[in-house]
Amino acid sequence: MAVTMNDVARAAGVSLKTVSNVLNDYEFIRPATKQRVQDAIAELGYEANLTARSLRSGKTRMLGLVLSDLSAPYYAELASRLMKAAAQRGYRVLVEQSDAVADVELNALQGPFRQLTDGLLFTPLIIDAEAIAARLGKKPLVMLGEHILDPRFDLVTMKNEEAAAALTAHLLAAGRRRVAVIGARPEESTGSPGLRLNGYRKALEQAGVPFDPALIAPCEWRRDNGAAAVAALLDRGVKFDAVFGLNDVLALGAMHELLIRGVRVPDEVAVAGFDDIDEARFASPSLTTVSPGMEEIAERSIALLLDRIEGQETNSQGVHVEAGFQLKIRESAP
Amino acid sequence: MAVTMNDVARAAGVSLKTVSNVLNDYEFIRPATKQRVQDAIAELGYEANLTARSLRSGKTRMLGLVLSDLSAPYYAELASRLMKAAAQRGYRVLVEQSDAVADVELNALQGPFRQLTDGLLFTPLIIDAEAIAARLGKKPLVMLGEHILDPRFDLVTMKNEEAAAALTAHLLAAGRRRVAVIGARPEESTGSPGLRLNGYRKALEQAGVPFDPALIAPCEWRRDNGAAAVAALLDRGVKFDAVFGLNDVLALGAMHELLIRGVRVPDEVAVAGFDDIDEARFASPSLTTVSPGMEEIAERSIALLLDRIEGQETNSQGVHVEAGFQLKIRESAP
DNA sequence: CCCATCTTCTGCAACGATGTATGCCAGGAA
DNA sequence: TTCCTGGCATACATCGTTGCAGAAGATGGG
Repeated sequence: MAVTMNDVARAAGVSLKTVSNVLNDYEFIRPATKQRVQDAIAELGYEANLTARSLRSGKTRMLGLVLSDLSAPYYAELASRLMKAAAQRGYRVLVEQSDAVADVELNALQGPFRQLTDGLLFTPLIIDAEAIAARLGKKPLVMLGEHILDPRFDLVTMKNEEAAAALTAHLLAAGRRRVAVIGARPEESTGSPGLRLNGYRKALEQAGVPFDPALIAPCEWRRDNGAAAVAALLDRGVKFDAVFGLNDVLALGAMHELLIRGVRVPDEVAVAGFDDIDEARFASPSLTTVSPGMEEIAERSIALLLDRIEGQETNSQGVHVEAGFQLKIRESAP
Repeated sequence: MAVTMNDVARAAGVSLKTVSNVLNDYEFIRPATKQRVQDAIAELGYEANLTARSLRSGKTRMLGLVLSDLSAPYYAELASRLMKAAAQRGYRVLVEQSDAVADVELNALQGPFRQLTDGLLFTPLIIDAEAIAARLGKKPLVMLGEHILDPRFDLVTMKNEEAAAALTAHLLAAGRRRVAVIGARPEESTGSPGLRLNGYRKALEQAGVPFDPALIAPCEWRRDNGAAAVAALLDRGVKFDAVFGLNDVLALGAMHELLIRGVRVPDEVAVAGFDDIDEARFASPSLTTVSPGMEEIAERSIALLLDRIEGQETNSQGVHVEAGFQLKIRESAP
């Protein structure tokens, strides 16, 4: 049996409640008493029972993080940073992988997962704003990413459109005229794919380069899809002098396929991505991409969520945070 | 306020305990009673309070996973798989990043983290078997990786030595004679670095190739270290015709540095890694490496841990599981 | 010197579930 | 009829903590 507050109280010769008061930094305790309690705690090796504390207080000091797949490098890096930011403020992060399955996303909002956490960092990929609003409990929820743009929700995001435009502009400035886009979802205008595609189109327009739908390759955001999409373009005989992978793994998959087929990067085809995962710097050739301020996203989303949880932030409208971005010009698209 | 078992009991016209009995599949309940309770549960939208259940039962249905850094691709993929395997059996995984800091590893063994979980999957990097044994509570602990090989502990591992030997043999069979090793920790003979280096040495011996300490480059297991280590070798004028990165990110970092400097891979220098992370297949050139059976490691470590937790496995000695491996011969070292 | 206020500490109830012990009823055995 | 057994439901205590209310002693102003 573990040591309880009762044991400590007995050892220190005070009431159980006084022990509780010492632990919770209650103001009015004589230094001598406090010392005796602390000595007893140290001597017995007492550790507070978090489960009991949670039951009583209704707080778990855990944050939920819902994302599609932790093994995707961008999410892995984000999760790692979020966990560190949370740990600094005394919280833990419990991760749930949705695999982009609607049911899992829905259950994360109201099921046991929600119960275990004081607040949620949510990256919805499938379900829409109404589904979320309908299941919105009393616990704070901060959205990550840009599938949902709704004034009701708190949101921490990146400058997708601007960044994609800047990256595309860079490709065009280098003389590229036919920039293929890998990973688009043309039917959606929101979400990272939609916004990044918008940025791309705006940059084209700005430069007076016509938009060619043949250059747009829709696919899921995985490495092998990036490779397959480029293969399909080549096989179809589509001509292009640059590839914009809507995220880094797509771009890297695409680059791999190009190199396999003897297409020189960047001489014949430039390649650019989005996310600046660690791998991008060390790819061969190294990958030109957008660094979306992940550090800032992690810090600010934790800060916002904790402000909500601890009642600092009371704006009933959603707070929207946009992190800054940086172009990382590397060998694949100088 | 959330719906409690009491509310359900009232609605169904039974006692609170009967509701509990229905939820826990108690044998002797009249079908009619059971039905009434279930209807009430459905109607009120009752959900069991996991915190209360944990307090009463002493179980959390969470597993702890301690690793150094979730953003490392190997760990990210492993964590993802472990979480899926756990989810299938009704458990969640709570991750703790140790950053290879001794205090964090120690606290994971006995602090609040331990309390929150029913069992631990532990990848110790710093602390030794005695430190672990001294802090071993009653809750099950399964070690992952091979820093610790101790008959007292359960352990799920990969065939480091054999696999490294097989990989090295492959390089030698292709005619390579000076194989540099990146990421060794020559002072340690246990742990992944030590075992993999052993395998390397055995393969050399087997082939009658002399061991040259000048080819051994110690460093931390990060991409940039792999690049730096190769840079240092080249700058020192050390001659080599192959590089064995003790894990994939090291090999990829090394390969990047080689290519930057105009060294052709694999023509001049072959490169091989260890782990077979997703990225290895799509690197350019694609990376020859060892697939250490991560799927199997994930499945079996969860199975073993849950057997311990649920009392199926009662062997008081540690159970040791070794997953199989597969050589993945790709372009970087055909 | 008395009452009000402040400081310090205490006891009780409650958070929401489960384990143990037990009660009650029906049916079969004695 | 009486006793026993098995099926079914219940009451109470309990897990370890914190909120609330209040008691007892110290302090201070008039």
